[in-house]
Amino acid sequence: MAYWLFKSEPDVWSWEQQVARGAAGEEWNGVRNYMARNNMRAMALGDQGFYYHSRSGLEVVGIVEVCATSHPDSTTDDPRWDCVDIRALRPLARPVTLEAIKADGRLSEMVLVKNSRLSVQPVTPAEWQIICELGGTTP
DNA sequence: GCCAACGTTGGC
DNA sequence: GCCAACGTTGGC
Repeated sequence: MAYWLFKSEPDVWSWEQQVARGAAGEEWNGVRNYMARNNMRAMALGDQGFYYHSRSGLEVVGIVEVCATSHPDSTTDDPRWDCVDIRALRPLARPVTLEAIKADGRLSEMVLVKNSRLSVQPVTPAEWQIICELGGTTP
């Protein structure tokens, strides 16, 4: 199983809204970036991801699971853009802030730190472990 | 709200 | 295929 990180501005689509969709999940649509799309195409059913609030929030707030693999993005007719569906699994006991991530030397290679503009990004098993620890949840 | 960094577009 | 111009993202 692989690990990922999904970024969303809480003003646009928040963790609370994601939780409200329940087990059915929600299409992670609207991505118009090739790298982010390629990451979604590489996802398998059951892959897990962190849910990160960008712009306002700046913290990892929960854990999601891929519940549908890559398919055409329903918000466009452009065949270039695919997306997956994700559903909320559980919140972190303590949100892990960007500040805390930057302060932890073990996380200095995270894509979140190195390329803050990429909205769907891979997370290594080691990074997953550390952030779960910081967030007070079992991986 | 600002602006730096980045990705995308389009003229050449 | 290059690169300037433009639009968007996201931390501050």
